[in-house]
Amino acid sequence: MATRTPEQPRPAGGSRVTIADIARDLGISKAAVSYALTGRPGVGHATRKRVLDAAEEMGWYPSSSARALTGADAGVVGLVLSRPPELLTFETFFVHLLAGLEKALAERGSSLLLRVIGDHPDEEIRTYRRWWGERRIDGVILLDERYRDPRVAQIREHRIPAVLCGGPLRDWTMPALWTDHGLDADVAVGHLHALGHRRLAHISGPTEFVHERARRRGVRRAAARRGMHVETVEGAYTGPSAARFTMRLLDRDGPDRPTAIVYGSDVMAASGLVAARERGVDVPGGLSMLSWDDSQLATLIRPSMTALRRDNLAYGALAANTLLDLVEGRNRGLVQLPASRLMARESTGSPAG
Amino acid sequence: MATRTPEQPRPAGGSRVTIADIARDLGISKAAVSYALTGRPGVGHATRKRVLDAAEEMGWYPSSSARALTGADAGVVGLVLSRPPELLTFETFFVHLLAGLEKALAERGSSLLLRVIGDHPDEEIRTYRRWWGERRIDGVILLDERYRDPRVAQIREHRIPAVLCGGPLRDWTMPALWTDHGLDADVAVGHLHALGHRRLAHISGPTEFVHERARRRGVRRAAARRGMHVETVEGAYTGPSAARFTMRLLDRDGPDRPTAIVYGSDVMAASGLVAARERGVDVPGGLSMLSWDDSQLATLIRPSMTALRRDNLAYGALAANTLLDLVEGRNRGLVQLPASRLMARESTGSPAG
DNA sequence: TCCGCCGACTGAAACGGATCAGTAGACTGC
DNA sequence: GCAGTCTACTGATCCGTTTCAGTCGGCGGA
Repeated sequence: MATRTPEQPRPAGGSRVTIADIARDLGISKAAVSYALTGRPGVGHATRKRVLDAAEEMGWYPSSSARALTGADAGVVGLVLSRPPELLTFETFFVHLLAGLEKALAERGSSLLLRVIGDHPDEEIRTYRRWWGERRIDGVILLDERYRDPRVAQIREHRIPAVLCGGPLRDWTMPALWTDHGLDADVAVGHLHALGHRRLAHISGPTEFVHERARRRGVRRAAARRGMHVETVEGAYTGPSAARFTMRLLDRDGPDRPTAIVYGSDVMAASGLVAARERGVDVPGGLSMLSWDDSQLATLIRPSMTALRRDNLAYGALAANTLLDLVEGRNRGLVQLPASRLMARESTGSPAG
Repeated sequence: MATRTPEQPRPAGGSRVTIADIARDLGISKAAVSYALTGRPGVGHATRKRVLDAAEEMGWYPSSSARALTGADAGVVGLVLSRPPELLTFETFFVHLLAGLEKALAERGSSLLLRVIGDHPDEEIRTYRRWWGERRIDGVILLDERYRDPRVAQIREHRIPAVLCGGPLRDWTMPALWTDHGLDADVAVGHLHALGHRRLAHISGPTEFVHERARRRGVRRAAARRGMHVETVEGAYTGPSAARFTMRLLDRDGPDRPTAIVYGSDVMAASGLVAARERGVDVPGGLSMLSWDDSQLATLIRPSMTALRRDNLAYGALAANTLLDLVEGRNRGLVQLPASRLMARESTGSPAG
């Protein structure tokens, strides 16, 4: 806009210093300044130092827009959280994931562009398309793979670099992070079997999520291997849903009634616990409980909740690094996450009968 | 890179359609296309429609870099969460805030650039400076104002548009969101007074946060107005810290022992509850408890926790709108948040004595 | 009939940085 | 003493969009 007096080292209107300013001050060309600043050969030692010092002193920052325009990466990764906000709240999973993601991104010089929307896959894809079209992002992270997930085909069609949390995919066009839920299920069911349980119930999250399907299958197989009886119920990720199913199971008598319940999340398990207490059922004396997600909540309730603990910080970091590798041209393919660890607490014990 | 055959409407390598492509296809100038696409006068009705249709069909998106380069806003707001990740996890406050923030931003066409770092104000300011210098963001949101907060002066010096969550500031250079903690304190203390309590303790969060100072002052004044005795302890936002202070208070005998404790957060209160149970103290019979933050946790523990509830979704939305207004040139000054609502639950009752 | 004006459009410059094709000058080798 | 090479730099062009300064044709007014 207005011409600035050269005497003023720091322009008043915020840092609007460009390489042209530095070039003028030092009496050299813009190209030389660019070479010096990007660490490329083409300038002498002394000049490079002068440029670097001047840039530092004048408070120069590279304009991300200008750089992106010449073909550089955006240095930004996109993430859309498409679960209703009230669900996000409870699940510490997301915050952990976000923190891990961000830490890994920061270490490699990228940032996170975030959008929180309700449960609306269409809107999620449209957001990714727009961000990608506008050259805002280098790639995206697809959370919570669903059964016949429409996002996968769309992301592939638009050739947006992505990592899928949920996989594995049949083809290897897209790196995927996956957990061996069968293994986790075996640990959980094994723990209950060792305590003497023979009849158990599994109140899972919605089966539209592939990881919930895998967990259900895992629990059924682990139980079958041990000759246990298991009943699987599809719940929502909410307290009331879990409480309702818990009540229903506890209303039964005799051998139809499970002696242990496995819940899909910590909030579900905590709500189940409250429901059991209202029915006058002692935990773990009359019923054992196990949660598939560990969190602070599990340690703050009484009895404290036995839970399968996953390192979600590490999960996030792995997702970020897998995506950045892909952006740089290295497709890691199928990345397996470490198995969960069972945190045995007060909510599991030997059945009374 | 390689020249593309003009027969192919959608280029294979992702959407790389530019206004030049549209101009060539339609046999008009780039300028005309730009006028049509931005809704500015300068093209006729028929031409505008042809351009719009072509853009739609060819999958054109405006390059955010190119737009930003010509002086447009970045359409992005920056947020740095500078609390250790393990604290972020517990406090549902952040997730709620994020969701509210994002919803309001999306409605006005902006996105959120997020960074999660440990408790390091220097790093936070450096991140903001860099983002601003790189023209990545239009403004920032400063969370959790601290006593003598170094961020305020720095943000002001660099002329980065910002809204301060904590305020009010002495001068009005920066819009600020603030809560009348005195009012909230009065509601909480009034509730306990009405139940018959006369000796209470307040285990607050760290006093480096201005809102904690305001709350402590508020509790002391509200208690003094009613002739109650109050003791204020500075805790950390962690369970163990709250548990330790609770134990210490319960170790006392007779009139030195408070009959009610107000906690700085839901996790602190839940931990205090566990500590009380370990000491064999009945809640609310032997001790009443009240948490300054409401969350799912408060309803999942037994006894359920009486809490002050703030609408953090609305808080986030207000912060976002205040910032976007500022970016557009309207400084809202001091924005007051609605008072908290007391959610009376099982953890408060009349004292035994 | 001619002037002035308006609408519809064009050409070119600008934004900030990267990069390509040069070009002086110093140095090397013979 | 001169070609050849290397270093250290310069000038120009490009990226995709906005915007400024025109240009051109048509139309109304006097």
